[in-house]
Amino acid sequence: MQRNLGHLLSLAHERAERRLSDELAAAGLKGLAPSHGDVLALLFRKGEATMHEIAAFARRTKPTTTILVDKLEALGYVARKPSESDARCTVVRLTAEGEALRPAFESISRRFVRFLYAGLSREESETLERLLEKSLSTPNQPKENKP
Amino acid sequence: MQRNLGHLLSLAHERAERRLSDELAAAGLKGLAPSHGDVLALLFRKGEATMHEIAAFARRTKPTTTILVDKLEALGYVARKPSESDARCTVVRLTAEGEALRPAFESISRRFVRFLYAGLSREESETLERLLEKSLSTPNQPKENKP
DNA sequence: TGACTTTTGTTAGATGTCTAACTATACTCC
DNA sequence: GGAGTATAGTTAGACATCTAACAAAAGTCA
Repeated sequence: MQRNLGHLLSLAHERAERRLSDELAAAGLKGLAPSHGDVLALLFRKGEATMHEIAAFARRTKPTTTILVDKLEALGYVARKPSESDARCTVVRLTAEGEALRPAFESISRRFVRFLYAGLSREESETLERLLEKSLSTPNQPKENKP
Repeated sequence: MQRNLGHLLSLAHERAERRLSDELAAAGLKGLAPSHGDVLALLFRKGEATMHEIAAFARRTKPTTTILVDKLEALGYVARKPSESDARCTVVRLTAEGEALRPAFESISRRFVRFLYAGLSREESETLERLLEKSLSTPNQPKENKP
């Protein structure tokens, strides 16, 4: 609708997503989207997690998370099991095949970070992050209808 | 996969998209996505445009553009007609109902810009834009596979 | 203890998006 | 002028995502 900041954010976001998709495909993980990468990233860090935790970490809704995990399970990278302490919860963990992805993932992660910060000095990177955070932390003022 | 810049860009982009969707819904345009807004924005500016021009402006693929215009046409806001100078081209123009959306759109656009820049000083806004542009203009260095 | 509410996860259906493949028209160049 | 190529748009099929509605278990509290 308007160019400039909104436009730049769209472009930057799309550039990052495309890069990550390309990296995943190049690593032989064709068919996995960045959001699947988020799920795996949490499991690499924590070993296992509930659907709820995964949804919060990946910032997706519960139904979307169900479908993301369905796919990873169908591919053999993760497995579901009922929680022992709370029968409502499903615990998702990495399988051996999933664990085997770890080195490829760490490589992708490093290259992605290098890609994102390429062309920016250390100081510029920090400034960019600080301003984005400041913009994000601005309360969404009520959108009164004053046409 | 990694927090920080990639994460911040995702958050900022999602925040902007959600705001725009909310604004469209609040203006009675429930069911229209930001990408439909891009199509209309071009038509408000140029009066009419080919599918190809719309796709380039909205940064969507041709099939996606077909579907976006299908919906706007079904809603009565735009109309297709074959080009007189090139039989391959389809020209899309605003209908009277579409033209009637202009004031609401300009209002949404103004509020959206105010929303995006809220919390940032003039200088901070310019710095943020400059750094995003710099990051975007960095050539995508070849992604060699060095695990 | 038992009714109400909250939390967790799934199913159902819709939508915006993409790639691949197709049709039709226009351009190129021998 | 006709064969080959390029361009414009659509159709078909897949997928990530969302909201709404649901089922099941846990928590709350009188």
